[in-house]
Amino acid sequence: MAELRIAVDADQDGPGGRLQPLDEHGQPTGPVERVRELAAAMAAREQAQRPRWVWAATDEVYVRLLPQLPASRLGRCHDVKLVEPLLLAQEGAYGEPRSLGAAWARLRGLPVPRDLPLGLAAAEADAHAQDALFAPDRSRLEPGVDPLTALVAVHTEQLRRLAALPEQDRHGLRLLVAAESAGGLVAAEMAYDGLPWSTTVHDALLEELLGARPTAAQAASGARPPKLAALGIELQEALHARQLNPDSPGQVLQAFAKQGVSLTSTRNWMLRQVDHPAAPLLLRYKELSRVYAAHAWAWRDAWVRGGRFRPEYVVGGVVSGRWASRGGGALQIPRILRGAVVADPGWRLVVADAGQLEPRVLAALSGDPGLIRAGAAGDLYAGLAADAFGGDRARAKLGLLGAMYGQTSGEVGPLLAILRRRFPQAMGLVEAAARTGEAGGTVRSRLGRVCPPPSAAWQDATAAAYGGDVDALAEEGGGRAGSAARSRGRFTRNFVIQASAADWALALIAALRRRLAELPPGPAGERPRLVFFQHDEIVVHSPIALAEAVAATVTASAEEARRLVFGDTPVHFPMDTHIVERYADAKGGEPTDSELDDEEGPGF
DNA sequence: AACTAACGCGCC
DNA sequence: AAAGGGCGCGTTAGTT
Repeated sequence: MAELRIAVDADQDGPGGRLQPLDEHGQPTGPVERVRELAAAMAAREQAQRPRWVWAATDEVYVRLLPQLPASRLGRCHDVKLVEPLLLAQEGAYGEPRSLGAAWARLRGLPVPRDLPLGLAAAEADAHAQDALFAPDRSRLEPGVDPLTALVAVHTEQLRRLAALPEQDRHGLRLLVAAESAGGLVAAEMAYDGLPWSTTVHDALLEELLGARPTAAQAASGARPPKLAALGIELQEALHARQLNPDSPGQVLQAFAKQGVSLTSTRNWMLRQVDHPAAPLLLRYKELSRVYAAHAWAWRDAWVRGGRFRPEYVVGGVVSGRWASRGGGALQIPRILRGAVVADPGWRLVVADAGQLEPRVLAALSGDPGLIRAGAAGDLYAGLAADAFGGDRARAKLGLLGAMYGQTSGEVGPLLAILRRRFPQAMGLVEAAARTGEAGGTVRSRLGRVCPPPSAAWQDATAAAYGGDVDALAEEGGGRAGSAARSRGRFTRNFVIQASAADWALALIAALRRRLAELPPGPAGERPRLVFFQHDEIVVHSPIALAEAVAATVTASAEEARRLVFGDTPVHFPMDTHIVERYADAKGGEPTDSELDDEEGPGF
């Protein structure tokens, strides 16, 4: 069955807009239709036709529609602004502007408008747009260009470019395009729905950790919360330094030196090795000091409203395909505060993370039989240890992480030699990626996301060195050039894994979003909502009655993602799933195997 | 005073 | 000699 697509142009002012039906090649199949209530018109067509909605940018169009849509929302979309950089990278272009206006300008041979900064909040972006030479709106179209005309033309061209890709890349890219667009929907919805955040529990945690909140006047004069101040005094006593400012690394180093402890920095990993009573005090001080500065009362005043934490998620914000976020440090909520993420009364949190995702991705990518066997029983690192490290799980994990990140120093070196001997296909894959990067090349994720090429500065630094012998340069080249070559090797080495893991995670949330929408709503029409996504972990806020079904849906979605991204791999990506009232109660345990679930192609 | 770069540390 | 990937955000040190 040919897929119905509908292009959407929302009026800049007011609730109306225009719709145009398209065929699977993006060609119009009917006239442009003007509607007075865009959201209502789209909701009706969603019910009747289940089209793929085509628009300039989800973070522009869908964000405005969301408050007016029914709870069932919309199913699928094609986001021109998210797709454009994926295609540009296929064509060897990187860092080009990605807006509809930019794509239109390239198509027509016109001057290409710069992008607005990625992930800019709507109000801020509109302020920027006012100043810009080119465009009065966020699509960056020149005045006088019909947005719907440009959208239809650019969309058709994107489909043509997809179809023109080499056959071996086409399938993966089509999947990536669909998944990236679905990610846009999820990101907009997560920002709109918000993460349930209990001010009461947050307060209790802060009280316990820091004591009472300083008054505005106290805070202005630099006063710290009572428990932090008390810890500072303890630290002064432990170091016999009355005037010590614990926030000053220089003073702390001096004080330790006077106690006969010679440190080169106050980094946490260094302090953990120090045998002095002041070291644990300082570590605790720094931990609490960070909570106070980054995630305490001031943070909450800025980011929590109506019992919801509402950050902004930036799809495609990381070159590997991971999401970035803006505002409130959404992807860095300290574990110590996760108790404040509390389900509403009558609701639960379904918390699931993909245990040991990256080594499993390496196993699937490389097809290495030893690594596949190591992960088959559950704990991959334990399997690896039993197989090759005399049962020493810690060393097995250290070695494999070192292989994936490009670490060579310390005790990792000998571990790599063991891994090379026992898992030659897996090690061969990451080392080939490193060599490609060192030589200035690019690498691809499983679905075909391409890493950025090296910068001009990198090429200048490395081109002349060692007479162009990149292998020798990376192996033994000193100075900036050798260091730059090795650094890029570590980046491309990690990219193939991190970006392929991001492919899988994106397919996971796309499948999960669709499957959650297919669940029957609760008795009062309540719907489970995906409220958090952090690289390899998701949280669904669900009515209690649906929580078990949601947990099963997560498992099925992980299995769907496995099949879509890795085909017939024997590797599984088990989700560790918990139904809890508080995020903090979802303790990580041993991974369990997902159930098999057969079905047809991607529905997102 | 306002800005920038480097650093450290939170998360994965 | 140096020798661990990706981010966001707050602080500090240095600059203008």
